[in-house]
Amino acid sequence: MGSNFIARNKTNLFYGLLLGLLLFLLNWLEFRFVIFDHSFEIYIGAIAVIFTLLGIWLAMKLTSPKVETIIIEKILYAEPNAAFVLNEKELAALGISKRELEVLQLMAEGLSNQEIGERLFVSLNTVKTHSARIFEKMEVQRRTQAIEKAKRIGLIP
Amino acid sequence: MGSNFIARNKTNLFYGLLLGLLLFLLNWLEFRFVIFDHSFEIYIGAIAVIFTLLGIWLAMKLTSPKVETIIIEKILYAEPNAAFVLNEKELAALGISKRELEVLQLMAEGLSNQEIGERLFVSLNTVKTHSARIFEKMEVQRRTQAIEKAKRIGLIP
DNA sequence: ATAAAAATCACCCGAAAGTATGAAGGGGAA
DNA sequence: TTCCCCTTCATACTTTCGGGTGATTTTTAT
Repeated sequence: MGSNFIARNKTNLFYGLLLGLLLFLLNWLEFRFVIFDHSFEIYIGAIAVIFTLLGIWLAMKLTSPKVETIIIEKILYAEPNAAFVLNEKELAALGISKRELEVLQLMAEGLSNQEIGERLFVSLNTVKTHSARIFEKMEVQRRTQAIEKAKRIGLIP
Repeated sequence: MGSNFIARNKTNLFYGLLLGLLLFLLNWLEFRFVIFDHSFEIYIGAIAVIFTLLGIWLAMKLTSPKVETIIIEKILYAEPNAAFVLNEKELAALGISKRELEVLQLMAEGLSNQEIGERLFVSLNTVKTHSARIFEKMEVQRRTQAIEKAKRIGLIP
């Protein structure tokens, strides 16, 4: 029960003790002042220092922390609601399969063959086969060319 | 010249004046104390109050504010069939140079580094250096990612 | 004028991409 | 059923890319 009381009023007790200590210190300084009465200025100086520190401490403890908020606007660019429609005519003309189109889309998103394989749960070799067929059918040499052409003819957004 | 000096040392002068005022106040209080010598405690109390306030004021002035950064994501929708306008803000923000932008554009057209070099009349090594810097600045790993991001943020059509 | 940034080129190494070839199972069309 | 295409996977080999480092020259900015 006693320890409970102490625990619950820990902060108050702390402040109380601190205040007590301060008063004691003042008393002691006054005593010194009385004994050696040629140190009035030192006494005043001590008071000044102590209460300055007290003020600083009070301000630190009691004021709500100063918060400076910096707001940074990060601009996200997004495609407008111009709904993409797949050019199925071209898709059929080139003879590109569903799976190949999937690979092509992921390619355009910047994924590596390895990442595409992980995304589609197939092996790297399979992705390579798909991409090879894509390049063949689209008559291009590189994935970047495939992406460029696919966007141009409306195979991907 | 005089006003210039004042302007430049405004803060210092302010603090100096404040200190002077404080000393005057103390002197005045001491004077009162001498006249009515029964108010020693009042004098000490005044000192205490003044320096406590000084401490509080100091703490208020000198504590560095906690900086809180809030990033607000602002989504910008580009006009559907609007003519392409280079996003110079992003270009400057990423620190991409003219030459690097050229390389980026040719990349997006599907050219290999070798072909880009031939197009720009520079060596393959130079193109590699440019592309490496591009990837660094755009924080991407591959040319396909660079192309995707460049299109998204409006660096290329 | 002098420092900073951009552009140029080179070399090396490892990773990723691309080419070639073969193979096997599933599904639809003739 | 047979044939063809799709999908899957593998191995082997070549080319291209990307990372790292360093250096020289030109342009730009202070």
